Amino acid sequence: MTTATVESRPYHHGDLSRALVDAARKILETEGPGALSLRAVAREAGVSPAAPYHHFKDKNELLEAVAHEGWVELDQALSNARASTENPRTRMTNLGVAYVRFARDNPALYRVMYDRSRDKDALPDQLKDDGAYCQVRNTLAEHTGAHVAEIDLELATIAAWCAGHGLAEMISFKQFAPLKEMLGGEEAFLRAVFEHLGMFAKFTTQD
Amino acid sequence: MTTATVESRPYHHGDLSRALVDAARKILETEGPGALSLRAVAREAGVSPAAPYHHFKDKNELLEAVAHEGWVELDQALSNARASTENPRTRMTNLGVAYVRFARDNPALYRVMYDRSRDKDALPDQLKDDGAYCQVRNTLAEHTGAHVAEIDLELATIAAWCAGHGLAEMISFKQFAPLKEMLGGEEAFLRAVFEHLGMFAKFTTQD
DNA sequence: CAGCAATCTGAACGCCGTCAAGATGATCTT
DNA sequence: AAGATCATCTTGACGGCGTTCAGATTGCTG
Repeated sequence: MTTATVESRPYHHGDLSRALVDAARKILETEGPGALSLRAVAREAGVSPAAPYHHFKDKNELLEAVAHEGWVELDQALSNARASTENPRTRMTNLGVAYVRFARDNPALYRVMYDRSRDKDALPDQLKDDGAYCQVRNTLAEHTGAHVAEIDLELATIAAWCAGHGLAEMISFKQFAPLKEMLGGEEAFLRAVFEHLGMFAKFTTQD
Repeated sequence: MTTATVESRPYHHGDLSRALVDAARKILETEGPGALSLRAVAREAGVSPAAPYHHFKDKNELLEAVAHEGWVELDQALSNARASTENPRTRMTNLGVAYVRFARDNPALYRVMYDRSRDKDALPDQLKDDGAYCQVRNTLAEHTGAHVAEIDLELATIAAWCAGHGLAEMISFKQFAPLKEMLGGEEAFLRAVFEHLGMFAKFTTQD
C-alpha cells in the first residue's frame, strides 16, 4: 500500500506532514478556525491523536506551516494582479483589491496567517525580501519614480499594507452592506475605499 | 456579610457579573488572551466554575461584556484626543495616533474587541450612532467642510478606520523597530505612517 | 537477515466549556 | 415571624482538548 505523493521520504503514512497540513486547511475552509483542533486534524488524516507530534513540535508549529502556505499563495495572488494590470495609475489600487480579495476568499486561512504573526510580533521574514510586502513597495516605487527617499517609500508601503489589512478584516462587516449595494457591489466598494485613502497619489506631494 | 458595591441587586456574592468582567480583564492584562478561560475567570473571582453561567449564557457572552467595556473606553480615548487638539490640521492625525495608542496599551483587550466583531461580522452598533467611528467621521467633516458628499465622507471614514486598525495590529511588529528608532520613537513612527497615508488631505481633491 | 531508527498507537494526565441536580440564603407574602 | 419562593452558588459529571510516554510496528541499512 502506501501510495502517496512522496516529497522527501515515504513514511508509514506516505507523507503525513503534507497530509496534516491539507487536513488542517480542509477543516479551516469547511468548519472555520474554531473547529481546528489537532485531534480533528489527525482524525481527518486518518491517524491517531499523537501522530502529528512526530512531524510538528506542537499545534502551533502545524499552524505555522499552514500560515506559510497562505503567505506563498498571497504572494502569487499579488504577482498575478500586478502582471495583469497595464495602466500604472490603477496598478496600486488593483494590488490592494487583490489583497483584500484573497483575504475575503480565504478568511480562515488569512486569520491563521495573522494570528501567527501577532503571536510572534512579526510578519514572515520573506515578506521583506521578495514577498508580497515587497511587491507593494516596488509597485509604489514604479508609481512615484526615483525622486523619493527610501524612508518615505518604506513608510508609504507600511501605510498601504495597514490599510489593506484593515480593510481585509472589515470587508465582511454587516454595516457596510448598504454602502456596497449603493456602489454596485463589493468590488466597487473596495475600489472606492482604496481610492478615498488617496495615499498613493498624495504620497509624492507630502511635504 | 455581603458588603459590596450594589448595582441593582445585592446577590450572594455582591455583584458577580461585575467581578467576573473585572477578573477577565485582569487575566487579559497580566497573562494574555491565551490564558483567559472561563474557569480561570471564576477562580480569579473566587467562585466555582459553574457560577458564571447564572450571569452569562456562555463564555462568549462574558467576552462580549468585556469587549463592550473596551469600546466605551476607546470612545473616551478618542474624545479626549479630539478635545485636546486645537489645530485642525493635526486633529485627524492625532485621532489616529490616539486610536493606535489605545490598541498598543491594551493589546489583549483590543484583540478581544475585534475577535468578537469578526465572529459577528459586525462592529458594535453604537459605533455608528455616537461612538468612536462617529468621532472620526465628524472630525473628518470638520476638516473638509460642507461641500463634501455624504457618501464620500462615509468612504473616507471607513478608509481611515481601516488604516487605524491595520496600524494598530502591526505597530508592535519587530520589522518596524529600526524604522521607529530612525524616526525617534514609536510616537514619531506612528505619526509618520499616518501622514504618509495622506488620506485626509487628499480626500477633498479626489476627483 | 539482524538491528536500528523513524513512525505510529493506546492510554493517560490535567485542563477546558458546559450542564444537571442539589444546597444555600435572600426576599416576599401573609 | 414563619414559611414559601426563587435567584444564586456548589458539586460532580461528561466529552473534547493539547500533550506526553511507553510500547508496537514498519521501513531502511549494513
